[in-house]
Amino acid sequence: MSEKHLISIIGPTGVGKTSLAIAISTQFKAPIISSDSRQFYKEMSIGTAVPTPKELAAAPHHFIQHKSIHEPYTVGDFEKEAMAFLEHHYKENSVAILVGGSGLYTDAVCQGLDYFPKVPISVREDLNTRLLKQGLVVLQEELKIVDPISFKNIAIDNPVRVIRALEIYQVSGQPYSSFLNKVKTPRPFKIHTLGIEAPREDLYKRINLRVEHMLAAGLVAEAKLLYPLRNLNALKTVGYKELFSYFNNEIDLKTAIEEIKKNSRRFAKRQSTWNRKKTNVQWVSYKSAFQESMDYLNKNT
RNA sequence: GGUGCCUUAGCUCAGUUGGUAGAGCAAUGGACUGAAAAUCCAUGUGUCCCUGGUUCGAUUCCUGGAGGCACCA
Repeated sequence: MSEKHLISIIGPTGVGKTSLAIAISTQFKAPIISSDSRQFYKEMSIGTAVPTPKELAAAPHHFIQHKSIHEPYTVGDFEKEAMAFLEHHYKENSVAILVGGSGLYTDAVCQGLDYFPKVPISVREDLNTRLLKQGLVVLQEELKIVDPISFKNIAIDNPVRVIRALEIYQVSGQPYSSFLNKVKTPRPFKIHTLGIEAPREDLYKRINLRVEHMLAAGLVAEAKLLYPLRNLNALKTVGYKELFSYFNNEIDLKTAIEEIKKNSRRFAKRQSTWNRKKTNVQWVSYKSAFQESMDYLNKNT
């Protein structure tokens, strides 16, 4: 069998990754793997901008709404499942497409993650309780003793990172830092990354418009149904958390909608920051994304 | 028409007893190895409404003007 190819499409939310992926999928008869950390969940669809039924019918999609928000699901799980899928797919085929807005998840497939032991939920819960009761400084001091390398290297003001490093030490007895940067087995496929970018002003207009579409499609009703589950991690999501505040009478609906737009813009900005540092990306303008990417692919595959 | 108050960062406003100014929000830049649509870090030069005057020096005090708000006619 010939060389294997993975076409990875990156770009901020609302820039048009889905339609480009479908166009390429049609051309190469290749399946689409979603690397979007919120589109995995079957209980959420409007607020996560899952592809429409028409789009789903136009190309084979995978890892979309295949999990429940009740199941814990991590990047590591995703990496394993996606790699298993690709291994099977490449037995008979040579092209697959990876598309999604979650940079960490995309990188997990393209580069791979280091091995870390499983952490029972209770360990993290205990650390979160200690964070509330004792404060971040106590946890930082503890990390300084058990894992001075991480203490020096991680974002020490970020409680999520401090807790992550501590929980790994607690379950393994080894410092978090000792698991990092191991040699990874090379991916058995060639990766072509297509990056879509749009001028900030255009992107923000599209994002604002998309939020209006979501509202018209029934976002408030969807959020209302999920409100009782609001403490689940999967529901700490733009488009839902703001409406939960509205349901709690903390803000009015108009404010909630403005917050959704604002947080979507910020999210897009963070995605761009993540993508910008990448090398070996074929950057295409969102206006001509399709044509340019086809030219590029015809030359390179 | 009269009287009073207001006009300073994209927005809401503070402040300078006269020495060209700072908060919140917004915005921007960055980080990111199983919470990632999460989480965290950094970044504040703007005709201080316009005009003339007083002054070594005016965004600040005074004159005139423009715009806004409130009340009285």
